[in-house]
Amino acid sequence: MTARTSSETARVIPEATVARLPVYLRALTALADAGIRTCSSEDLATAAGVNSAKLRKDLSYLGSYGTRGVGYDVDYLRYQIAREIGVTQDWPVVIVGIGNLGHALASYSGFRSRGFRVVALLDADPERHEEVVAGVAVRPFDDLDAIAHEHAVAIGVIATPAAAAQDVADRMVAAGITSILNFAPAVISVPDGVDVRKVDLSIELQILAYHEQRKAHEHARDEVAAAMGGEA
Amino acid sequence: MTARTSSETARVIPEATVARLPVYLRALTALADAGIRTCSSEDLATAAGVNSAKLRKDLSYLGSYGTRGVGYDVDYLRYQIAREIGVTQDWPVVIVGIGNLGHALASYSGFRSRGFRVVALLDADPERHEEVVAGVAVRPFDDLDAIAHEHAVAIGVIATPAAAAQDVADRMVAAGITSILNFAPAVISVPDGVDVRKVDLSIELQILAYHEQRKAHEHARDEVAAAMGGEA
DNA sequence: TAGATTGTTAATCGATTAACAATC
DNA sequence: TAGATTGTTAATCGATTAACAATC
Repeated sequence: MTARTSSETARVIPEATVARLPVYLRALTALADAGIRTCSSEDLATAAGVNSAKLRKDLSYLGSYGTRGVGYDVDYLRYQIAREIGVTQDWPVVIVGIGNLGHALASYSGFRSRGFRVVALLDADPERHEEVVAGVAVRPFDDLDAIAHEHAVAIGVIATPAAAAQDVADRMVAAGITSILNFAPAVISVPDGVDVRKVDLSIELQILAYHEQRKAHEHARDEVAAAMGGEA
Repeated sequence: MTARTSSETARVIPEATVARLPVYLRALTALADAGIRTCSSEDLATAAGVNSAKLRKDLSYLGSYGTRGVGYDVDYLRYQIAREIGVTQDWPVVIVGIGNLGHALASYSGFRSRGFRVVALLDADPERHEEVVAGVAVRPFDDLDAIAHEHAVAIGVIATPAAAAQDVADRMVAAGITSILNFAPAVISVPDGVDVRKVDLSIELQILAYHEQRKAHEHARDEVAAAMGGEA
């Protein structure tokens, strides 16, 4: 009961760092695939698209896995990061909503190699229960509870329309799922202890549009200024 | 030339706020669809999944669009946010890479209603040039430059395999595209002035896996502590 | 030993939050 | 006027960055 407080001495990794660990992992895999055995923080930072100070600071939360004057052993660091993230084991995942996006997610081959295994595809529409996507049969949404328990599923992916998202989330939580990746364009609410991450295509595009508009405005101002400069 | 510096007096909206504006926009649309004409910051914050202090702080960067003691007019605020983001106009978008994910993106209906118009689908594979997805024909990747100029495309979406991403990005930049949404699991580098946002499925799942693993560890500690408590 | 590079410190920057004065 | 709610202030928190001592 009070155990959580007493044992909270374990290092806490900042959320911003956690979000970058998978990026480092991917960069290390790319380096390893290129036959590179050792790299400096500068090399790895470049491959990951961050600056080296940030990279070293991030890695320092995990431990001390480099050698001063030398750098990092690519395979060793890769293993340490994979272990820290928790992808040295495979995580069973269910995908709910097998429309266009659900299809694409189910077919995504990057899953297996990165620590995840799609154990079931679920859809509420009986018309889809004939289908097999990437070797996995589409099953009725009502099977969620049985499947989640059978495979000890902790992570669920929502790829349904927005209107269904909250109900799907509720059912996932009831089935014992405690991490949800939500692709539906809707805010879902879940109890404490359940993590939700959201991926939203049109929000990403809108953020780009905002910056694009600002660039256009700056450009217009520059041209006005240039014209006025020409007159002066 | 120096115009950019001299006219930089315009309010600057923090990046974290920019990223939330589309969320508020969506929440306001949901409220409007539900027939709600006026809302308080508390109402809107709940709908958007943030706390009301953050919402009010965010809105304060745009201006003063509420009425003290009353709240916000849903339609008016929605328009102001849409104008700020730049989605009162339609942005032409091209999607490159029409595999499973590209198909799903091309078919995504949320585009049109949220300020974007897919003007072209491009793929390097000639086998795909027969296809029509969601009413848009798939064309050769080499047409990018012509299409980008013809439609004044500013935003490009990369949905190719990782190996092709950097080349596609280079060609997009050469064609005058200055905002890129990258779905390929690769870091791409672009010149200054070009914005890139990245969406990465397996990175999102890995972040969830990390937290899931921590929950499992805490749980294990709790059980040990409970057992020890029972013995004491 | 000299050169290279890590891991850490400390300063800076940006984001969040609670509280409340302003005001409808 | 009394009640409600915004917009803003100021304190707090977390993330980034540069610099460098430690050390291979």
